[in-house]
Amino acid sequence: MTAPADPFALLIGKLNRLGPLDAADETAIRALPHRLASEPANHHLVREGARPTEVCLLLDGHACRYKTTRGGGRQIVSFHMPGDLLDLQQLMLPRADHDIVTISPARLAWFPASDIKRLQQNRPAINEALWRDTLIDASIYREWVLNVGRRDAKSRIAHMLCEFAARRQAAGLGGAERFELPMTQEQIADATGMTAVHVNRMLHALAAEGLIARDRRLVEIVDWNRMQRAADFDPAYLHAAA
Amino acid sequence: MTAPADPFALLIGKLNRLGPLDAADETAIRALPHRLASEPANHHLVREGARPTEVCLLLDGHACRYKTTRGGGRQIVSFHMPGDLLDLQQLMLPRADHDIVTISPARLAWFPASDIKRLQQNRPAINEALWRDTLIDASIYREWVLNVGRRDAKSRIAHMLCEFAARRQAAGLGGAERFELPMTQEQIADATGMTAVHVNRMLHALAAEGLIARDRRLVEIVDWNRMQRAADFDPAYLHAAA
DNA sequence: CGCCGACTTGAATTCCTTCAAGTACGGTGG
DNA sequence: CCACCGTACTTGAAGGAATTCAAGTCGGCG
Repeated sequence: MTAPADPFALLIGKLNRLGPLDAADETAIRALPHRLASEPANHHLVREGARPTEVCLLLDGHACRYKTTRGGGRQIVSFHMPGDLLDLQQLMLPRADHDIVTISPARLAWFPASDIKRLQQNRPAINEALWRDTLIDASIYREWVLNVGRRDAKSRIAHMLCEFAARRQAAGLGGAERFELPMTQEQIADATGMTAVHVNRMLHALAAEGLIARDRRLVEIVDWNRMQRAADFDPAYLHAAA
Repeated sequence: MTAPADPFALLIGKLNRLGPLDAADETAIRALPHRLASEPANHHLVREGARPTEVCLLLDGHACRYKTTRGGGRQIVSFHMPGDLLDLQQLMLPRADHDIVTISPARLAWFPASDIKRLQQNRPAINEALWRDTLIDASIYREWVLNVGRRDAKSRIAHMLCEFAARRQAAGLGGAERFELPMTQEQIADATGMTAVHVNRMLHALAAEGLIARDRRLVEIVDWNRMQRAADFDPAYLHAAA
């Protein structure tokens, strides 16, 4: 993953995939003030209860959102990859209801929320693209509720892997057959509502069945058809973007 | 629950709670074409894969969204009550990725998606209120991922009850201490990722601990403080609306 | 009155967790 | 370059929470 030279190109590319922008839209985006930042892994970008005034575009690296129970349980509710807009939600909701943290070293661009909001009001095509992005996020949350609520451990993991592969590919970050996972097995466990021990066993089971091949965090999906079936994965919920 | 006389008053009240509308906004809403409908329980309002061209406002009764696994498992991903806008998402996403069904007899108002979309473009305050509504829905989905992924059976049910009570109250539909559940224990099971049998046992356990009192589907929350603690319920994620 | 869906209860089973050791690897400092 | 250290990963065995299977009971409605 080489670092993209231009945050605007990444953002425009992303939004264009969600809905066509015209030249004036692109000009307006390129005029956005912003600041760049590099952060190590496990660095918090947003804290629950905070009142952030900036919106974050992930340029490089990976991040996740998570919530915690009072008992200390941790649930990751989404993973994010380069090109993802993090917390569009703080445009409209004053307080963050969850944490966002990097899971690998990351480069970021921060935009003032007020400027994005101005674009929403003045540029209908941008408003529409941002709407789509938010609605797709919501669709992914629904699929995660299903995943965690109604699939068994092996399918859950398989589904998570399929989703990661499909989104990666849709975002133009590489192929879906072979990729490096940025997250630990513990983080996979927190995302799928299981324990790290059982994640480990299920990864081995998927490999033993010939669905995937693993070398450290490198994953190869050996047989997409069988894998999709085992995962109960139907990419329709990603709405051909993400 | 007496039926509201005016769908517009319900919609305007709802949006006003999300963000202040001015007189022109209200006039624009009252000019929306629409059709009223009454449906029995277990009537599908939206089918997965469909391309609906209307947006539905629930006037009276209850509904839920659900997704299914290929193996036949069913996961309810949200419950809806009078005043809720169902599937704002089809304004922007062509195909429904889940089903929506009534769980009790319901009265509905259907608005053409194109007219709502026009309001989004021309009336910034309405756009903002709809954004908030959608973002709150997304926040609720995240909480459900946490609920299903990381809480034990008793807490899950307790949390579901607390959320239902809090949303009911926020929507001005009555108190939070005592209410009638519209859903069967089977539906509670489908929402919390458990079996109906175990839902039954956990409801009895909650009653035995003096947290709730039940008479058929009538629920009284006997001790909100203890119940909130047992449920690990913090209403912040509802963002003071819903 | 009788039927059907919703609810209730018990017993056996299973999937996943918990607990407990260990191993492999990448990074750091000597 | 190698010893050391911490984190991530791996594996086994025991325990537990929730499911499954199997019978009921209750209550509303035709």
